[in-house]
Amino acid sequence: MSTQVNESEVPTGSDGLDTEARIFEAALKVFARKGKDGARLQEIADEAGIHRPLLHYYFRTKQQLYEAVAERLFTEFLMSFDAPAEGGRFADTLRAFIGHYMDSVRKHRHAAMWMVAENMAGSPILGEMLARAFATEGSPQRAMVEAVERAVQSGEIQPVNPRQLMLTVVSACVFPFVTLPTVRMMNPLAAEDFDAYLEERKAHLFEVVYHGLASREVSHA
Amino acid sequence: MSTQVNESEVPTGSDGLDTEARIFEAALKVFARKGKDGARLQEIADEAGIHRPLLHYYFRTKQQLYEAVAERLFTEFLMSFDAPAEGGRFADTLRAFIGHYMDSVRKHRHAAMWMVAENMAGSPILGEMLARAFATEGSPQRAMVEAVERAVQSGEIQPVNPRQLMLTVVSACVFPFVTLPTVRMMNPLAAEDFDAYLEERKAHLFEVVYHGLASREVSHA
DNA sequence: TTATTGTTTGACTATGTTGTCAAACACTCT
DNA sequence: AGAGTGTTTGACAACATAGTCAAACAATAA
Repeated sequence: MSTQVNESEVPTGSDGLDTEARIFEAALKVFARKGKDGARLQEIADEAGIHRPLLHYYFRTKQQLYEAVAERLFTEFLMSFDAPAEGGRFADTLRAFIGHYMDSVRKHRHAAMWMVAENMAGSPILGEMLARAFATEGSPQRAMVEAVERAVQSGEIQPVNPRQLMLTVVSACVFPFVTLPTVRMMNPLAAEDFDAYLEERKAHLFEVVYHGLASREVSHA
Repeated sequence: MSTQVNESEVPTGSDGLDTEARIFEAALKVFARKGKDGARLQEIADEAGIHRPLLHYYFRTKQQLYEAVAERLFTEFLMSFDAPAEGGRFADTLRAFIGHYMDSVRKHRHAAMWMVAENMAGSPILGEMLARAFATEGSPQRAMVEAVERAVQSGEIQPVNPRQLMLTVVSACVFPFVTLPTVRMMNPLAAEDFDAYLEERKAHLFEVVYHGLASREVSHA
């Protein structure tokens, strides 16, 4: 599909990607933002900086483009749960998970947005993908759920429903990216220095979830 | 617009609402699910169980219907923060807020979905509405933020960034509704008995946020 | 009953969106 | 240069969606 090669390797567009990749990246963004039905091929073409018929040249139909995009977004969604499984204290595992997961959602925020859009639209394709992933690899949150269960066993943490805990942490990590404009409006730091804001958020989330709000003595191990 | 009255009061449709209200309710759902661009007037008409031209008869254009719907959804979004401000311990205030807010999001889940869709689509109307609401009434989370500050002052809870805390709680309450199909798939209880699941979730969220995971002695006041 | 008012319906038009195509273009190889 | 290959472009066709309209309908009041 692309044998053409010039001196500088790839027929690089304005942002260092070949046409097909630029279309794909643009489609990622637009489908995530607007959902399948809300996305317009013209909008994707504009985002990619190409003429609309090129979309058809590379991906034939909107449906096929969408399927290709959805496949990758779902993979990114699954991969974001692959936290580095620490063996030591659960405190470290949790801190690492929050840090890693939030970075992952930031990097692949379109995957998060797409998941949300699919859920809201109630499309069946998501259910199938989830079922398939479940069948082959089990719950993507398996590793963390098991870590929670071990930590309860060892007595490091209070008994807690691992699924509820995971949902709480995932929600707290993902939701701010999904509602970024509102967050930026509500919190000045998020608008001025987003990196700093994210680090603050990671620290906050760990503190609240692990230690809770209630006043404690010097129980910091 | 509707002076017509028969013996049984309202020309009630299949679900006890007059035509205009049924269109409005249907539009609420479809716009929330699919976003403004993703929504089709035919889909709204089907959801309302009426013929499409009636949409135009009552609301003239898609734009006008959308604006009417958006206004109400935004109001519902704002109102959901009006928690009963307890005067006593912050523990009670927090528990009440979580309970009240989660019920509110459940009842007005389309408002939550619409907020998310608007944020993701990056539409400017939301920014204007937020700015307007800010200017007239201040941040909708003001009451809770102040309660957090008082609790920190009184020493009941650890120092914490109130805005981060609010975002964490709101995320943990809203996100499950926005990703309901996935939640139902991941947690059997959510699929079987949603009421029970919600109560479990309220209790979990309060426990984790207030007391945290780390093992504690018998510090339950 | 008939006139009046508001509502509903089906047919229609205008516009937007997707998908197709052949011609133009760029690049490589001989 | 000219043939061959893959890419890009503009014009077009087919279909979907929004919006209009006049006629049919239902209810009420005179």
